[in-house]
Amino acid sequence: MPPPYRPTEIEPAWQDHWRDAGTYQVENDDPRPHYYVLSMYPYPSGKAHMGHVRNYTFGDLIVRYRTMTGHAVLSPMGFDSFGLPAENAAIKTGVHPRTFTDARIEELRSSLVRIGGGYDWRRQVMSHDPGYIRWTQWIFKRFYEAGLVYRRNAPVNWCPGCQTVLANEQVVDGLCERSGDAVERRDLEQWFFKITDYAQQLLDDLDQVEWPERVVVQQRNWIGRSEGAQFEMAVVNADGAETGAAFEVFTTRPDTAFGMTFCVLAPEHPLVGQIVGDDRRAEVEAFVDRARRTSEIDRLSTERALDERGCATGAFARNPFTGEVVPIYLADYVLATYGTGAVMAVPGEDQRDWDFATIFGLPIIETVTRPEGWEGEAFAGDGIHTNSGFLDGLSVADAKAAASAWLAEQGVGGPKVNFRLRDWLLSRQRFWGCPIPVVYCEACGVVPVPDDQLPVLAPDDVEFRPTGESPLRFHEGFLRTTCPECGGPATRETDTMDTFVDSSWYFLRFADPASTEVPFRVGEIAKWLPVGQYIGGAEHAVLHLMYARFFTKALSDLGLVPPDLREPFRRLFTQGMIRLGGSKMSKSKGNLVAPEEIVDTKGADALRLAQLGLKPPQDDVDWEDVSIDGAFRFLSRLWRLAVPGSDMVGSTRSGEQRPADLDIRRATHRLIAEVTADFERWSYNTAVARFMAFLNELYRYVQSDGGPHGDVLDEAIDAVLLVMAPATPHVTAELWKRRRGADAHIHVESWPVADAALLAVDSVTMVVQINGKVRDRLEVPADIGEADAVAAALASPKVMAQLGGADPRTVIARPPKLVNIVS
RNA sequence: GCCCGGGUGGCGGAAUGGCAGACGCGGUGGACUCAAAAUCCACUGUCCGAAAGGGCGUGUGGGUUCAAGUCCCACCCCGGGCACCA
Repeated sequence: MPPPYRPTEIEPAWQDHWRDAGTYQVENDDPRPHYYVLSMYPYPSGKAHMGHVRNYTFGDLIVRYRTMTGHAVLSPMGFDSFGLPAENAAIKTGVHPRTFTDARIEELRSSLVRIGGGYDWRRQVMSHDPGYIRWTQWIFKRFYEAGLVYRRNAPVNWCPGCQTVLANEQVVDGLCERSGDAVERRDLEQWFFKITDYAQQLLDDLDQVEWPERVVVQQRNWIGRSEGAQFEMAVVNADGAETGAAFEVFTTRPDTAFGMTFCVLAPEHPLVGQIVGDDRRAEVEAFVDRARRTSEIDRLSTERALDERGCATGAFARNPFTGEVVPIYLADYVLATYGTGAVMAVPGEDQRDWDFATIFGLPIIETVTRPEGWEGEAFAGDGIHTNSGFLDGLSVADAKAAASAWLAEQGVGGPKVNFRLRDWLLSRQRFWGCPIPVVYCEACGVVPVPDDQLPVLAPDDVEFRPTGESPLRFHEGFLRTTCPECGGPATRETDTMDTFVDSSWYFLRFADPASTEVPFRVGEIAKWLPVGQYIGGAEHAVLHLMYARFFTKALSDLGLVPPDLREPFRRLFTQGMIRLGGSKMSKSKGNLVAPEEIVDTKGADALRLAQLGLKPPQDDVDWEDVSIDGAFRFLSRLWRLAVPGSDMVGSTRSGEQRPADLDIRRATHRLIAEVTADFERWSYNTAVARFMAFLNELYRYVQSDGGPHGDVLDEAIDAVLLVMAPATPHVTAELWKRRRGADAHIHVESWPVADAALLAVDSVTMVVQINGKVRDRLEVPADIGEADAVAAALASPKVMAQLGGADPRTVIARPPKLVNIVS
């Protein structure tokens, strides 16, 4: 009796082998063509969950497949090991975040090994490693020197739950995307990356990447480019006399400026206090105060009545187009952080302005001719301008250009492009992050820590208080230092960096992990980057991917990576999310089986196969749909047939091959061709279906009357093992070794190539339709001509019976696949 | 509101305009067994029919075509993204 399939015995042995033999270690000067496969490095949360399994199975499949196709594959892994959970655990339990994090990393690393991941562990990086922190800080300093980092006092998003500020990208619907707390507005001195310098490039270069359209669209939306005009408006008295004050407005509709009947400033606009009339001062101050206290979520709400949202200032401004005087209002929907924080209001052509004008009793002027039968309020469509001075008679597009040009001529403004993208707020008031390497000197001001004193590390002897405040703020030994420039007393920055800073360059370090003078050498980067295939969750569509793109462009401009490396990730695949199954969530949550338990019982290969076969990779997955039994059953079937001494096979024939043998040979080569095509197009679920269908066919073959031909069966089994190797690496390796000998290793074999001669078929099933309905199927030669095909179809007894002697009106022949008889 | 996806058996899902439902799960029957499990084999969209065979079927309604799940128009539903950005 041959041994049964026991994955728990064979899998650890192969994992040891891959580690000891360095199967997935790769050198930078490897002569094979280079290919960089990268799965997003995980936050170390402990043992792998299903999301990890799904993500890293796809990545590993590609690594193993590309290795077999003859590439030198860079397959690194690391850990995004800074972040709030470790700090929260520290506050709760008193365990230092490093101790906590190191333990979680070991759990996750072990999980990744146990699901069969093939990585070059020598290249591992961890965000919290002092060796990594040093370079994060080093890069920060290069950005600082290049003017890409600055510090300013700004209204920021403060999450009371996380006790830290958040980037705009981390605020969703006015709530913290992490904790769900309502985000408050605070004014704080904060560090920013000048990502807006790259707004246009970040937009343009999206054309260069092969990414899911969904992600590209999200990035475009986030960057939010809009073209328009910006111009100055003088603040005047009610009688039109200049006050000397002025403000700028941005508009995408300069063509409608003749219809401006008021303008609106953000409550935070710096001019507010200066221009407000004395009789309005109390009311305006109350309004501004209320707006500042209103939470982000309420301020974004469109539910609130407009009359609560706006307030007259009693001041006026002059419309440069008409020379007329219009009142200045405040409204909380005008955002201080977008454009100039001030807008012109044209109620005739903008619905929001129309609503506002109606509430506050302001005039409405139509400057674009309405279409016939127009019954709406504001009209935002195209039309011919009217009531618009020199713009009358022009279309919207022409009037926009003419208005912008006129502004430039007058010297009061001109065309302007605005972006929704804001600078990246990187300060975090947390302990467990990369310290910002600057000190504050009473004499010299802000002084970066010299390179030779990096890394700046947080001290270990800290006390985590439940107040949520960073312990760095109270650690005298850390706080008190001397100024590197004057030697005088100085204090350290206690804020740390957003953890997205760490993940914005880790993929570069992987290419040159041992570099000592610089974080990575340009020449080594050129050997691997850009990443050939990046794999990760769609939830990073905006945040991580935007930041990493920005870093790459900035580093490229600084000469730290090759000048032509403008995009870090050439191809991106975003797999679906794991859902905890809709309404049954609470019930099924208790029954969830952890991946490691499945590995312990059914093996990693069954787990991987179940994930791959379940549904298309980009689809979301319901946890309870992941069924391991079918996958395990299939692998057992494979084993029973392929293991030497199989009791399924019995005796085999040799010598002359029969038609049935040729059929199997054809099926074998079709399998190779089809799986290859499926792998190339990320259709793993159909590839798994092909494995199964092929094995079913082999089972029928070995049990057929004549029995299997030995050579034919060997070829078939070899082929299925090879094409399955990237998907189920352990069982295929074990069977290969048992069939080929102790030194045989399937993962260093070449990917099989289908024999074209065997893919060509000489007879096919031709479908015969009458009026589009299938009436018969005929075996015909593959090279059958049109006349023969029609003749064969008309000769079919079933067709003759259906036609009942009547002559067909038309016959459409598409030999050799189909004949359609129209009667 | 706008922009993307998507609606196919009991379920997950397959299908370059040319055999709808590959493959799996679940189910039914059979073989093996004292029996059960495991395994192997067969069947499994739906309706009519003893069968042969036939009718109907891819969210709804139209259209293009010899032929539509696939293309076009309108609509309904679900999922995701954006949404006071001037």
